[in-house]
Amino acid sequence: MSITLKDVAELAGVSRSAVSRTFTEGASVSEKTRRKVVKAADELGYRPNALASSLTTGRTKLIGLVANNFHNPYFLEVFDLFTRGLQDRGLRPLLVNLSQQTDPVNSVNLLRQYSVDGVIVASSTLSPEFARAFRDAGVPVVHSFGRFASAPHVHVVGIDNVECGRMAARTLIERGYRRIAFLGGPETATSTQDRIAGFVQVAERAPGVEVSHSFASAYSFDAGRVEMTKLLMTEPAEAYFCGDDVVAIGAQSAIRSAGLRVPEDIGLIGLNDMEMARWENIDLTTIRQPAPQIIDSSIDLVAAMLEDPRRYPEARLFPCEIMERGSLRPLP
Amino acid sequence: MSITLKDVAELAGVSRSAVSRTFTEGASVSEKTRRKVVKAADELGYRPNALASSLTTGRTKLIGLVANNFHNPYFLEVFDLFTRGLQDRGLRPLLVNLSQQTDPVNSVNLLRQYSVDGVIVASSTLSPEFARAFRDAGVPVVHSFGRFASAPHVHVVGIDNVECGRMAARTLIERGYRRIAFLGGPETATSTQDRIAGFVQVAERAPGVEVSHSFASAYSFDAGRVEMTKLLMTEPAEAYFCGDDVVAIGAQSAIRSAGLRVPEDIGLIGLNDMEMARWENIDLTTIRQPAPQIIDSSIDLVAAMLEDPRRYPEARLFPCEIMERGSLRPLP
DNA sequence: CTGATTTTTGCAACCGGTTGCAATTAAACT
DNA sequence: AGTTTAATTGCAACCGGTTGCAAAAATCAG
Repeated sequence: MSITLKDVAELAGVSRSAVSRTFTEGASVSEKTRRKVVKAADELGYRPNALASSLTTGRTKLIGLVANNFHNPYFLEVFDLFTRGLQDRGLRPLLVNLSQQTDPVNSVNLLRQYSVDGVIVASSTLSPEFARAFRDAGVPVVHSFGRFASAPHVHVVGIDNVECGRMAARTLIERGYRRIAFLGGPETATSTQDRIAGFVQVAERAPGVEVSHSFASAYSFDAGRVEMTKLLMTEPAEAYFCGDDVVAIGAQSAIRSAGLRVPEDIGLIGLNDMEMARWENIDLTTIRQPAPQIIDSSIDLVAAMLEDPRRYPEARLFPCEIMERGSLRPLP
Repeated sequence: MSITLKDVAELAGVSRSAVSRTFTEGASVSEKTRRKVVKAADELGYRPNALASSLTTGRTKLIGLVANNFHNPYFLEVFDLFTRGLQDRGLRPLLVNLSQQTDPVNSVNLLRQYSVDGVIVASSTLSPEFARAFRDAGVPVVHSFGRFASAPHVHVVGIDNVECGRMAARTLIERGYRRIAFLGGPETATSTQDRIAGFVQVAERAPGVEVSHSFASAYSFDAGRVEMTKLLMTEPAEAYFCGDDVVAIGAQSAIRSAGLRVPEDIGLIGLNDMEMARWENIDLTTIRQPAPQIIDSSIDLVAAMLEDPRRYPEARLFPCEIMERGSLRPLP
């Protein structure tokens, strides 16, 4: 059915090994036979079967890309960067959507069956256990957007969420807000836990500052909107640090529906700096998470593990910065 | 390194064939040996290597998912549906991001090398040639969101874009708009061409209706915003049928920035019915494209082609419906 | 031109499975 | 119990490649 080594070998009048060697980097073939082989291969439209060769070489160049957040537009940007980055390095993303199930075992088995060379877990809402399950199965794994740990069990690439929390608190306080609050993402997400820790830490030390918090049930517009609507029923804070941009946009929508204005009545600051934050009708002040660097670094790391699977687990954190837009009142 | 058939066979005290058979549906194995094998396999944590078996069976259960639109949040919803749908049927999506390159040949070769069982091209902005390249390479292919053709060269699943154009025109005219316009997506996209055709067809036949058109450079917020900003410089139409929802949202933003109101000053109707259209601060009237059905049907079709690759190419179109929200004035 | 070296080549075994076929075993029938 | 028939099993070849090894060819030295 499809063209194989043998076909090319016969047409070129050489052994199958010779053909194999012309298509393997750094194998010993004379210029003469190489030319014969290439000619025959072109003629037949031969493409080496990557999966067959993976059997002997043990490399598939497949990378499992595991994600569970298909309702946050930010992750479309993330997918774009991941897929392009992997492709640029000759790797292929095998996508696993975890939205429904929570059991790591299934996906570990699945990806093992396909002998992926490595796995990237791209989510801040999956527990660290998840990435560990891959490590325990002997699969190189990187947890992108994961939780920092001083002695990590797996490679983690992301941001310092505690520091982001602090940064948000300082930003709000600097602008003269006194009653401030954290409107987090899902309470179980490590990112939420870390962000609130940093936020509260700074807020509590600031004289005259009152801090409170609540959680949206997901990193989503609807969840942010629902939670903010609830908050508006009683005495809302003067400004909110939101779990992420999409939660902030939901909150913004709720505030406007209530006939209030951002930032005049209530200030908002998000986190991520997704494309939509720049949309002129949203114009969200936010903490920029350097996704391109995080993703590049994740891919580099997983690629490095292909060379040295016993590589010591490492946490790579990238600095964030405030993107000043229109959802907070200006510095006094 | 990893557990193989042989290991299990030895531990269970049977032949390798016996082990293989216990793990293949419908093979002849006695209950007794099956139990022995399962026990040994569990003990060792054996997982059959999907790629090795693909070598003899010719089936990888890999499906190439080819897309080029990673800047339209609608496609996150599409990816969610595709990945879940494929997973539910035991198929795995191998994602190809075409954002940068336009040459089909590369991706065809790439996916051929991985012996994907089939390919789904999910894009309305890729030319039909693209899907054809797969067909010509003997790879089962379905073009989702592709252009309808009465004698299609490949399977196409989507909507009748011409009819959507008509539907949009009728909707605007019914509501008393007289100067109406099409603000399309990229002019080269077949979806754009078809939508404008239907739109103009109806508009030109309606007495007293003036129709005009222009194109956004992409299906994106920015492109929609830029184009609408340009339109506002001169005399804008009373209502616009936008290339898709994200273009409409960009247009909406431009209109509001200009100090005008939707729908009081300018009416908008989109297409897709993405989640954001329901967001309360967007509240876009739009033509709903039944993505779940389109995607389900696409997957069914590609799965059916695995059984019968010579299946006659088919075009499956799904009906769209108007989702009445707040961006058009009500029926008189 | 001969012998020593280096490079190229093909053979054959292997990667981890599947499967046709013949042999063996179990079940069904007289 | 003796046949006939059906179900199970293992052997061995194969899927499409890769690779160690020894033989063959090419290159280099003298």
